[in-house]
Amino acid sequence: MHRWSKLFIPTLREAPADAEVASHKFLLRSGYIRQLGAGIYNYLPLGQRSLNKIIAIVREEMDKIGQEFYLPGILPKELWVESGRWSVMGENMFRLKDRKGAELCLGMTHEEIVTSMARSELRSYKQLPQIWYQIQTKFRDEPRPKAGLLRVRQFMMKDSYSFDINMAGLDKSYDLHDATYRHIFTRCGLKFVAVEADSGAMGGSRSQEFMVYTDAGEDLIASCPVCGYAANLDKAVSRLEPLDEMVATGGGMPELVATPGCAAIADVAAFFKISPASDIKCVAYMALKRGTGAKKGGTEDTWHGVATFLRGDHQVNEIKLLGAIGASEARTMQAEELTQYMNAPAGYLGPVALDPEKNPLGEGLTVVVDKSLEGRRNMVCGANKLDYHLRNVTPGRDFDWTLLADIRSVNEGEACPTVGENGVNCSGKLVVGKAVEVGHIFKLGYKYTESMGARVLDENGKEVMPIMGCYGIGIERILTAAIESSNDANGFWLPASIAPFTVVVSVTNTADTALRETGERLAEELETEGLDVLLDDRDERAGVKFKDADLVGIPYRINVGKKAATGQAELVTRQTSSSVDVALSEVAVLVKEKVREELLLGEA
RNA sequence: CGGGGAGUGGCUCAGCCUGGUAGAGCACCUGGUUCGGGACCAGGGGGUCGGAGGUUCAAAUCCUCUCUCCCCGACCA
Repeated sequence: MHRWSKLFIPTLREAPADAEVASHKFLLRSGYIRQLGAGIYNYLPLGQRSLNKIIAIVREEMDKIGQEFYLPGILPKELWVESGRWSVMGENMFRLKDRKGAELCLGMTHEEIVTSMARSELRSYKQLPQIWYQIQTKFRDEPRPKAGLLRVRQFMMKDSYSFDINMAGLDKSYDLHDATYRHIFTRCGLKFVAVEADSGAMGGSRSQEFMVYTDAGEDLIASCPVCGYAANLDKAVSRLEPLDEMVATGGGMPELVATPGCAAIADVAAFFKISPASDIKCVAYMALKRGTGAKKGGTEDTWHGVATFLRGDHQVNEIKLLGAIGASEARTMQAEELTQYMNAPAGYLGPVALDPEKNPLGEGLTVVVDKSLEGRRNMVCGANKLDYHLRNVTPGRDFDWTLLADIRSVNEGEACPTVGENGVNCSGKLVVGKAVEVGHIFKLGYKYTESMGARVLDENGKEVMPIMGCYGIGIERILTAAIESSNDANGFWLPASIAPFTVVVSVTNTADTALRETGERLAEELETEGLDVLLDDRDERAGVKFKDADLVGIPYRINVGKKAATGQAELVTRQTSSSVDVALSEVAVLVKEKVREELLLGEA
């Protein structure tokens, strides 16, 4: 039996000033964690117990579909050079040298490692499929760690990797993970949504994120309340309503108009008395193209000018932009660069008379036009001349581009993009909300098996590349998300499945021997029933024990106090702060019943 | 990396502008009184004021450099 008096649970009355988000404050105040450096934390006994419970659930579910490995956290450079990611990962990768000067890195993900294992061990289609997983510490030198355990530089991840003989096999492995993740998050008591996601640096064709809505989250999700469509804002699309075009003036061809001082979209719209939707906005970027890696004859990283054009009321989504042009980084142009590439000042940039590069990221200017401009007519845009705009501008007729692509973020209130099987548009309007990512599954494809040369023989004896998937779960993020979604002024409550203890027995006055013994007996009884029980046997006033109990995330509390004289105790449910008097003899059974109900809900 | 803020006992902060004996509350230790929602009284311990250099008779305070942490923007579990 665990006694509060013996455990190290350093609760704080006040949160350190550094903490801003709820989970960060409460993790510190409840004695779950302590900070060691930016994005580096000590996990204290209570935090560790909770994380261990999460890990146990993850392991139990993953064992149903895969096999557990434990791969090293310190990795040789060579494998990463082979895949090309030694350079791609950039500064996010912790790098070090050994005593011989050989270069190593700390593992931030393990595709290279499992692929190296696969290529040396897998020989035949008969060995496929394989699903390999591990639960292990990852290291990522985040540019900006933040919000307690939400974004850190060292964290635990369940990562798994699937190898299949063909796409149908990958589909199956992917679906297995999809289903397994849903079980895991449900058992952890999370209310989550699965959304379409961008594949990012991982590469690959399809991916889905598992998100928990919370204002502390860093991701934006667009979702439709009608049909259930949900996607990361970096991926989400919408159906735009048709617009009334402006009536052409004069001969209907582009006309130069003096617009002194009208640099902002709002100014231009007001000047022409038009909606911002009829203005063409320009955002000019410098985009970074990474070298393709030493193995492929390696080139230097290079910067390229990219001009993007979209509706005045739309925002560029840089993730979409990077994906469209095949760049890995982008920043907006400086004034000198605007002069160099467009010979115009900010506020008056326009697409007319530019000379678009044929291929993205060539020597000249890459011009990317958002799809929403396709088919539009008689718009207003900058004239690439200070204090002048053009009107009657029609995309395609008056200017050309390198690339026409979806590069904008959808706005809340736009129409849901879903089209039913009967061809009818969904009637829903998109809503945008913040969320934290707790899991991510990818169809990787052949990226690693190809670059690293993994081959097996198929049933015809022909050499083929296995196809891969990769799948991650952030262990600490499950805890963080749970706290974010279940807290109040006094603390937080966790689902019984992941709480450090299921129930705390608070003896209101330990100086009273009879009371203390009653508490001891009750705690033993609860333990006999298989519950994880913590006995608060500290020589503290009742108020202190109640405050602490409310703070630390334990879902049930039993007060052993005055009423013990009449054979009763109080059972307090933390989530609702509701309390019922229960006969001492029935407490254990009742708590067990409540926990079982809760767990069954988790299974459903 | 760019922009903003902060480093003073374990925690929250005051003191800095205007240089002159380092403070408060909470926490901790001892004794006593208390004992169902973070008790009270008395006594006590604990800080080279992030670090280095400089100005000065004298620096927490002024100047320079530096380190660390937090927040806002580009990455991801």
